[in-house]
Amino acid sequence: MDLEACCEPVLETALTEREADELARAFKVLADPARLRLLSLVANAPAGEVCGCELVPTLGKSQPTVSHHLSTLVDAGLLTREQRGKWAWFRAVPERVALLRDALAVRA
Amino acid sequence: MDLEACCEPVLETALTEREADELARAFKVLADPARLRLLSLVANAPAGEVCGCELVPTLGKSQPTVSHHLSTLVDAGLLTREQRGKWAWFRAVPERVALLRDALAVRA
DNA sequence: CCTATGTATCGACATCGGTCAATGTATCCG
DNA sequence: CGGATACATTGACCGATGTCGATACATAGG
Repeated sequence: MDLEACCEPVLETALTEREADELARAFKVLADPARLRLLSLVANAPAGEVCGCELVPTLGKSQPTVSHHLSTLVDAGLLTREQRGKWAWFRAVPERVALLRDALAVRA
Repeated sequence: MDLEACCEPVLETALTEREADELARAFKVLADPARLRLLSLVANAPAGEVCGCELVPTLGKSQPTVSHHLSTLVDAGLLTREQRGKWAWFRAVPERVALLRDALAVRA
């Protein structure tokens, strides 16, 4: 996973087809309530990290569903996963969120 | 359409279910390459507005498809549509984009 | 009027994606 | 070892959605 911006800001330059595809894929990850809540829960954890075992009951979805969404977030670079024993610990990657934010920059 | 923020920033407070639903719906609109290109094309038009008749050939999709995506963007408050004669003219609403951008604010 | 043009709507289709039950895998503990 | 726990994977279901052809509507121009 690299942390380079994929595209120029939407409001400052016309997107190429390739840039639009890439950006759309990134926003698709954010376009689900369950994933937004997971990202938000992890990002706001006091300890900076959250055990997956805590997220399943909090989200109120089945364990496979939560696992699936967490994998999607990790694949998108928005979360990191660290396996410690039988627990998986997740941390947010705010720099990654900032990249998407920058794509929505408003012309000065 | 109101221009109030729907939710606290994802990285600064845990989202409620309702906030997550609303934010997800907003990001869904951006999670499509065709819509991202349309938004980008309109936002970067030198005249500040674009005739729909110009967008159909540029996007390379059928006229119903382009019309459908433009309606989605207008409904989401990201574009405005003004009918003048038989042409529809579109303008970007950067404040609306800025709201979504703010939801991705990174903790200071 | 009549035709041409720009746009919206409708109907149908195919694909994508969120969800869960069942199952597999790995780790910890007694 | 054997049971329990945390997590991933698989397979299936189903609703959502992007797409287009056909069609309807409105406007402009002869």
